[in-house]
Amino acid sequence: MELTERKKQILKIVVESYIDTAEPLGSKAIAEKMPGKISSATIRNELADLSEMGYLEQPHTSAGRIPSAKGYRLYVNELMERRPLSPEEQAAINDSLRGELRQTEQVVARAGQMAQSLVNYPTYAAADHRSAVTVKRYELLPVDEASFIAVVMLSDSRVKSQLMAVDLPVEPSALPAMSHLLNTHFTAIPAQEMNGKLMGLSDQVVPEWFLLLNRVVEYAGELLQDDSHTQVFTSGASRIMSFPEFRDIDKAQGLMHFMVDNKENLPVPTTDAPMQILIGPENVSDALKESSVVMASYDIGDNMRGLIGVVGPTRMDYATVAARLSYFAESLTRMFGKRELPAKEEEGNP
Amino acid sequence: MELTERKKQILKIVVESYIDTAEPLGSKAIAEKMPGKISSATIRNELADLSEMGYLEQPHTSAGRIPSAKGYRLYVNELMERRPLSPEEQAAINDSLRGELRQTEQVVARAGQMAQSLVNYPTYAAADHRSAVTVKRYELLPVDEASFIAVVMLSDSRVKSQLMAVDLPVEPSALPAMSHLLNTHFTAIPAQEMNGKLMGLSDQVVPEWFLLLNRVVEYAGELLQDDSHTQVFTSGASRIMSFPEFRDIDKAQGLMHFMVDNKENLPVPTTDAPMQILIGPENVSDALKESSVVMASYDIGDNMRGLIGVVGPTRMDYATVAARLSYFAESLTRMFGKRELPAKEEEGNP
DNA sequence: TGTTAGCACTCAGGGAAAGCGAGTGCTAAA
DNA sequence: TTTAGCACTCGCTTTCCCTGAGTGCTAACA
Repeated sequence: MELTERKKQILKIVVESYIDTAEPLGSKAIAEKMPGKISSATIRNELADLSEMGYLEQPHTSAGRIPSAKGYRLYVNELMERRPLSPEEQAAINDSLRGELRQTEQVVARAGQMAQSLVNYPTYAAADHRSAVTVKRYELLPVDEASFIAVVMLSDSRVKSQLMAVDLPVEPSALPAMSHLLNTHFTAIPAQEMNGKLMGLSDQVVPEWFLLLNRVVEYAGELLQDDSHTQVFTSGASRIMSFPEFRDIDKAQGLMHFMVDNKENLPVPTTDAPMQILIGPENVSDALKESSVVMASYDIGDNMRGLIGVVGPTRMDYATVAARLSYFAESLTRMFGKRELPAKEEEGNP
Repeated sequence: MELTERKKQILKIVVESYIDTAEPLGSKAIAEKMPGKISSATIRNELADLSEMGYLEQPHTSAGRIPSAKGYRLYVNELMERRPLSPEEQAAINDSLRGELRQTEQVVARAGQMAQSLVNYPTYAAADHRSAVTVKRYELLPVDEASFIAVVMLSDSRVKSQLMAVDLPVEPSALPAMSHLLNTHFTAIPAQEMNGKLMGLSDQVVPEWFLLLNRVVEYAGELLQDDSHTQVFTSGASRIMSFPEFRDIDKAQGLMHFMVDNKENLPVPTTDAPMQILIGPENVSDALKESSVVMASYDIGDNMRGLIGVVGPTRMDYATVAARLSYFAESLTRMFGKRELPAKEEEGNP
């Protein structure tokens, strides 16, 4: 069967009306919204075709039509108008970005919050490294006989440090030598190789040193495998309950549980595209089969990629969400991407 | 009116039954649960008295009785049996604690998760400093001409560091001198005084130094006022929806919103008591007026106090929650409290 | 061949009526 | 002070009916 222009137009009307009202739309109402004069009977014929082709479905026999997942997909791919943001909307986004975003670590969480107030759907935010992080340099600083500080500089310009207690006193002169040892053997290698290297050293250094080296290397290993930067933040999750499709408490609970207690499994982009949309059953997680997700990513520094996801019912306002989210992500990249240092915009301070 | 022993006994039965079933309890059912043979009519007289005194209320005329907030309060204060944990339960808690809790920063979040699986109610977790944190020591490490690392050691044994870019090259020899300057002037003082001190130095050092000092002091100030350690974590928030009192979507949404999007306003202890219970209307936040909160705190190191809160309907199982939570908090204190260093239990490693 | 009017049919949702049953308060006797 | 007896209350469930929106089909029309 042919998907004529008129059928597409009808589908678009149904999708947009349903997105707006969450009510099925009948032939008569559609006829009124159509340009030109067409009778509801004609529309009914078209509706029957669209249903048969799988773009529309009926909640029950005597109700109007609602879009199917396939219908939304066609809408998103072909029918949706990709209206660019108005200057006012752009300004609003830029304004919200100007502000106290200094620490790289906070960018991700704050970006999620901002996105949520921007699109008014629940959002989640995360980040990951584009390539593996390694240690760039070690530094051991003496504190007193009982402790020293291990400073570890990572390849992504983060610097981490921790106070270490020692069981038996180390003469301060030993620390630089140990730093040197660490810097020659334990930089620019993945965490997995560290233990092997360490074992190789075990008979070349005195046991007291080995113990301390072990501690530092262990700490570095933890940093490299640290997944706290893969932490997922959600914002406005409870808004999901204000959508009529989630008035049912069990449905709401299923999704809420997924969003707040199981954040780690929220979808991540599978392509390099700047934006990805998953509609209803396209989601792999069961909990999301009746929801849609819009994801966009942005750059943080030159080795991190931030992710923002928007969760909503399948009838989410794709056009608006996609427009705002992509502009927002671009702005974030402009602001935080490709820059060695996180906090550098304070050049001209007193 | 007198609150006789028998009245208390009846109240206890009503509270515990209601906690268990969420159903009002009638005079006949109570009579059966009472030791000795007492007719339901007698119970009815007692119930009328208890209602008049404000310990019980009726959802409607022809229903049984349920406890009022005042009734729960009496139950918690006097009637509840503070059964200590069985050895098995204790073992379960200790087992769950043994594990990958190394980084102080992760203790708080993990403790919340563990508590949630322990009590099976939603929980939240946070921490705060007992006394103000100050800087103990600064250290500036050269990296290259364009940058250096600022290491800041705090009075609570945390060590923080950040890479700093400089606009014009600094000769490496300057860094130790600047460290010295920082260590003499900017340690052991609150963040508020830092700016003043800095201004006092403005005409004693060359402008290039001043610029860098400013950067480091600013960074230190951020650390001291950093509120990321006041971050609140919630676990299992969506469980709230499985309680019949929150089957109503609007009630559920109100509470969920408070717990996941407004965590910062969840209650904190107002006393130094090891455990505090807020019942229904005793809560200040409107969102919690129909819920109860059990809070316990524990020590982290010698200057931090962790908090775990349990949220549930007013008919939450106070006895079990209180018993488990207090034991859990004690265990945490035993494990992480009063210790200079976070990760020290690996004494006898190879 | 596509469009339209007409018509019988379907079905979810809402409201009224009725019956059920758990539980109460009150009275009077033990 | 306790108990048995009894009339009464009231939320909940079920049943029934009605309404109205919307459909699919048929037959006539352009």
